[in-house]
Amino acid sequence: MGLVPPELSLDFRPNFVPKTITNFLRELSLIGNVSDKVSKLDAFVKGLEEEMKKIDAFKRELPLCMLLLNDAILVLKEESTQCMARNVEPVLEEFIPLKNKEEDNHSEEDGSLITTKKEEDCNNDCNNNKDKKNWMSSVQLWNIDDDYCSPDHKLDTKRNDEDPCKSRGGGGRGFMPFKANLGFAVRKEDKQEVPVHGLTLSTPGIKNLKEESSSTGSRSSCSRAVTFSATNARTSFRSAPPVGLSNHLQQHQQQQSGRKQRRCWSPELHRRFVKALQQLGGSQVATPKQIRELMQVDGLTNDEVKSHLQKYRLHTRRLPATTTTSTPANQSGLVLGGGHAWMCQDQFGESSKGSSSQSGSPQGPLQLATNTGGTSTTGCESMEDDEDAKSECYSWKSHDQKPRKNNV
DNA sequence: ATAAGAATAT
DNA sequence: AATATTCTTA
Repeated sequence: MGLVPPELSLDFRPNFVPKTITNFLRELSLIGNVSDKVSKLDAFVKGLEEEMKKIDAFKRELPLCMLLLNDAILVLKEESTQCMARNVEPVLEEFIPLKNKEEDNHSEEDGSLITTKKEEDCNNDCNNNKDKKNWMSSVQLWNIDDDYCSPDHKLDTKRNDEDPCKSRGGGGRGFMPFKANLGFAVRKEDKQEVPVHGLTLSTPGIKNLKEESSSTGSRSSCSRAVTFSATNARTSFRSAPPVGLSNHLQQHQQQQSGRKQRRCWSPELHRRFVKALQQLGGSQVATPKQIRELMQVDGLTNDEVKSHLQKYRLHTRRLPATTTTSTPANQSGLVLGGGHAWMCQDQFGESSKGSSSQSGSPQGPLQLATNTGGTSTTGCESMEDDEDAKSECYSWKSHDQKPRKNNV
């Protein structure tokens, strides 16, 4: 019979396969989409592999078939791989570079390690450490800031604090907001008194700082310290412009010594005190808290005022009895506890609300500085320096005695 | 819980 | 003598 189409002829079988593969490849080349190509290739390969399994049992009888199939599979697989490679490569190019940029030097290592590294992170450092450091530093920044700076800068006592704050301030910027919030939170209402921190105090010297081991602290001193610090803090906060490190230091000292540093009532302070008394209607009616608020002295505590008031009353009480005469004179006379505007007025004159007798002394408030030598309102700082020598605390004695002398 | 006043301690 | 601290009371 006639010719058998080559495709049907057993003899042509071998050719048939290659041809099909060729066609297949041709078709494949027309497909633009790489993933499609690959999937088709894979499908074809799968088919071949299936075929291979089928004839596996006959591999002895059909060695060439096996060979051809195997060959075809390999070739197509190869093709598939290349296809994928072509497709992937560009991506890799983009991806790798990025990676490099981030990771600088260690490209490969990191890549392979990544998975494991995360687990090990805790122990390992490099990157981790860096991060930690950064984080820590930032934390420190605001933390420290808070501790040292925020409480109060100027502080009645010294200005040493500035340096530390400065340096920190720059770095800690980022956290400032937080800090600010804190500050506000703490201050609450924050009356707008304008304290004269400078005035504050003359600090006599600190005696020896015993080591009262606050830790032991079961005793009274401990509770004391706590109380005080609380009060102190309150006070300092109330006054807007800061007091400062000094408070911190004071607290610290306190803790160590167990006893609060003595407040020296400088003449200026006392003057303020008296002034406040007058405004409040006299020593007998004025309360420590009121007085303190009127005085507007940064860092001054209720207890301190209370104590001073107690003394003041003691002294003024006596006088009235002996010095009956003087009393009536004052406008505030009676009020001032026995009318003893006593020395206060004489010495510091500007006693009350000002307008009255003051004419002569324009110095009024400014005197603060004058007393100690110098600086006006800011005084405290300068005072400090001078104070060692100058700091004379207010002398009740003199007042007490003078009146008597006069009387006698 | 706080403040004032009196007593007492340092 | 001058302040600080404690105790009591309101």
